Amino acid sequence: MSENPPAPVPERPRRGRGRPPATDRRRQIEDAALEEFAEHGFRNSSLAAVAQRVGLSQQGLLHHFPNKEALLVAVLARRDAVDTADFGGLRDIDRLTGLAERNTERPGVVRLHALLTAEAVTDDHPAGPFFRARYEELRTRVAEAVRESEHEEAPAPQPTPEETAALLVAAMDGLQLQWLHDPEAVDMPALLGLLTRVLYAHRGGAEQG
Amino acid sequence: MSENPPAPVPERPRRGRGRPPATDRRRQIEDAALEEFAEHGFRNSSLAAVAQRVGLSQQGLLHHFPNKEALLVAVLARRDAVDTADFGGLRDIDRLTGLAERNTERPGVVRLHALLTAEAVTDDHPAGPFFRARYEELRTRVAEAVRESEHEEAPAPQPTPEETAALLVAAMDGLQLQWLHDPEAVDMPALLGLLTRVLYAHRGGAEQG
DNA sequence: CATTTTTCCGAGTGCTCAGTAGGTAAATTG
DNA sequence: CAATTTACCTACTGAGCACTCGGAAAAATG
Repeated sequence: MSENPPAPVPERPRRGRGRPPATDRRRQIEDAALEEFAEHGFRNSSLAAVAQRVGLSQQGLLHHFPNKEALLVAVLARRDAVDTADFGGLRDIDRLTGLAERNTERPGVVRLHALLTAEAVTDDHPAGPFFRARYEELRTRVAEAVRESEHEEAPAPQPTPEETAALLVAAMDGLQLQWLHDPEAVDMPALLGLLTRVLYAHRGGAEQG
Repeated sequence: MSENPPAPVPERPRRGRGRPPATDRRRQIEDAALEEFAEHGFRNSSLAAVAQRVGLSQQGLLHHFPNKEALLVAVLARRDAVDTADFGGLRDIDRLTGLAERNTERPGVVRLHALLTAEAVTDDHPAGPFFRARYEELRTRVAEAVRESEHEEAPAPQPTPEETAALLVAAMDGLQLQWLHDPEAVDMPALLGLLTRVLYAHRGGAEQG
């Protein structure tokens, strides 16, 4: 079911003598592309704009990536790797709140995520499978984390781990949208923490705020 | 603070004798535009594509709307009017669940909302102010609804109406994204209903399912 | 220095797009 | 029927886009 995104290019080896490939450039370009895509979306970003950010011509950029789609895939793959690392073991469900907190400081990544998630819903978008798989995996992992943290008390009509996971993930994305539109209006980490506690901790009335 | 979107064209009056303006066409075009924008987003939709849906040439369409942006504003204004009506008095907070249920049957509108909400985050997007105002109003109204439904019992560490509102709205949008990516994966109305109950009804253990 | 490989660019192609200009046909009124 | 106003189209402009082609400079090896 869950088709993973392709590996992020397995370090192409030196082939003969000539000039060595500049691996830095690829990363520079990916970083620039992330910023650009985050600001204008994928379809509405131009290769030329990305190229300009790294002091390249559009054609110079196309030397490193065969086409625009390949660039997007590379960006997503790298972003996913970083986020997975950020996510860590996720033994504790409260890590989600920590992630929200960190995201507060990098609107670019948040924007990229929000924009592409929505954009990728349309037909035949190159990032479509990526995000479908990502959501599936996220729900699964969060559900697992919930299950592991579940040893607490659970006396009342309790949502299942799967339901909890779907709702937490949803709240995360939804809060990001509100926050992007008006950073002052919502406190992402606080709200997510609150939701986490309320959702699966019908504890008898302790631990508030 | 809350700047409302401009009124949806105040029914331009007959001016002299000539041919009467075809108000039907405007609505036809708006409907077509909604579908088109919902599928491809605003910036990535073409006027020609919208025009084709109603059997017009691109220029024929531009006779009715001075430019693309005006068309978007018209679509949003109409959509907002309809949604506000749907939303009704919202005396009961459970109406939100009902709205989620209805949305299940009109992916087009959901797509438009999700796509434009994200797209409008970018700089100088014509729909930016619209969505910022909309979120603000939504949070306020939902918070009010929560407050009115609050008479129940509330013994435990309870989220405030404002927090509840922000989280409900967030979950709604986040669930929509997940649902758009994989309709089988999440049950929007069920999850939203569950969240509603959990969020402000730490009732002693009654009323489940 | 000759060779090879990588890096990058100038020029160009073919496409799509929003918006303009100018004109014709249709519907309504007097 | 004449005047008027709307509806709509053909033709066009100018811009931006992804992507190709062919070549030149740079950096390494021998």
